[in-house]
Amino acid sequence: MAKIETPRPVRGTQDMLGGTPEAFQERFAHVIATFDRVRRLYGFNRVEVPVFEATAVFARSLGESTDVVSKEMYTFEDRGGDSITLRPEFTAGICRAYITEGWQQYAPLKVATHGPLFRYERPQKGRFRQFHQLDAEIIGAGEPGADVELLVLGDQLLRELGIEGVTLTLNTLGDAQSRDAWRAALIAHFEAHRDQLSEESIDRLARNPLRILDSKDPRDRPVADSAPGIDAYLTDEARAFFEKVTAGLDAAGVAWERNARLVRGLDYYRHTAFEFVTDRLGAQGTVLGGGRYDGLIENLGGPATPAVGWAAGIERLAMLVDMPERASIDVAVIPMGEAAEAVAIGIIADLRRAGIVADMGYRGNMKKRMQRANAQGSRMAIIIGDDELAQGEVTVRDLTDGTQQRCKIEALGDFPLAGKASFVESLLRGFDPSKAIAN
RNA sequence: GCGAUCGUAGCUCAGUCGGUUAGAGCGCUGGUUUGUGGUACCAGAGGUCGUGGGUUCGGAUCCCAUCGGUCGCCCCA
Repeated sequence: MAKIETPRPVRGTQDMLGGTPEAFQERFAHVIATFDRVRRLYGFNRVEVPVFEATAVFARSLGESTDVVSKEMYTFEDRGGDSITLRPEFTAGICRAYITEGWQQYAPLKVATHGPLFRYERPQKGRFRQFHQLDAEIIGAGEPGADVELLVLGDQLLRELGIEGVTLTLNTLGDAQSRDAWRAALIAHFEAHRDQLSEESIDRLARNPLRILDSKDPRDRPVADSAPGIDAYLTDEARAFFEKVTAGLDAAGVAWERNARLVRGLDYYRHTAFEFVTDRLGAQGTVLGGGRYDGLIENLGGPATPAVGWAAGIERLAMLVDMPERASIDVAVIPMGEAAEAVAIGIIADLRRAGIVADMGYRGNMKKRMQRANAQGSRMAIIIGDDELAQGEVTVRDLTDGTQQRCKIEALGDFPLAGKASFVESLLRGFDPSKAIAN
């Protein structure tokens, strides 16, 4: 008989198990929990949007032409023949919902979400094909105050996660007029120094000239660094907008650095562009990034609507947060024999109902069960054997120092372990022995 | 799409100028201790050396191909 071959996990996906020494799942969960708590402080409501959308949602928002749309999305035909795409980002889907669900009535809308995203890319450090992001958006607010609020939110999130060594880099792309003028000047500059550019950047010049500015190729750096900055091309309005954003950050006490080379490829980006970056993640330094996308909702067929938002990679943040404490249990219940097990089921049910973290093995002799209790980090063991049972008692053992004592089952709720009354009291407060005995 | 690098036990890895039965630590199972863990000691199970082909008397080791992991380039919504 042929050996059954186990299907391999799909490239770029990951499995996370809680309770392991790496505690990656715990760190992942901690990032989400922190985000959920902090976003509430800023009045962002949770929004749920589908994991897949009509392909047009992303194709229009990203611009049909790009590599991103043609090569890097998970697109398939469903049984009805419709082209469907697994979401590669949150923003487009949220904007689609804003239009189709009539959420204009709630504008300005402050929403947050998190969940899986899918991109068909080559996996590497901090890049997966199914990955997860946190996302925060403000739709229907054209004021710089929205940009500031979002940035302060991002800053507080990173602080509360305890992530060190991240800097906020900030730039403005100006309004449409500023942006077009700057872009033209950049193209002129790069054309003039075409012979000094790398082959890749010569290609970029035709495709996406702004990207030459953040090229990693050392051959490009001199030309990129001497390229004109946007400041000379900013309209008065655009300059005033950026000044209000930076003034707001200063007022909120958020540190930032100007990065005049920070750009966005797509045309609908306006004004603020930002990235919180670190050098601790290899080639993927951006931990949280976003900007203002005033043109996007129109691209999707909606009314002209200003909006700004950011997204942050949960895996990347999880790699940077400190190891959380491993979950441990308070009490291990250890019955010896069937009669004891029946009583133990009652006791452990009441412990758990009282909010005490308790566990009981399905099998094993006493030694096995004690070993397991220890491996789980249990602070206490409640041992129920024939001797105890005969007298309506249990043995309560403190696993931190090995002391133990007998106790009537009825008295378990206020069992006084010598020298540790308060500990035991808090542990077993609320325990109802009458229910345990009833069982 | 391109490049580099690595695939040996459940995990982390040693072993390669080609040479008998492929090793360690951790984990797992059992025992020292038929009702007492965390330390210690003893024993045991577990491996088509990623896969396929080639060179050779002989391949975990050398060559080719292929699949997979990792890291980087491209791209980055």
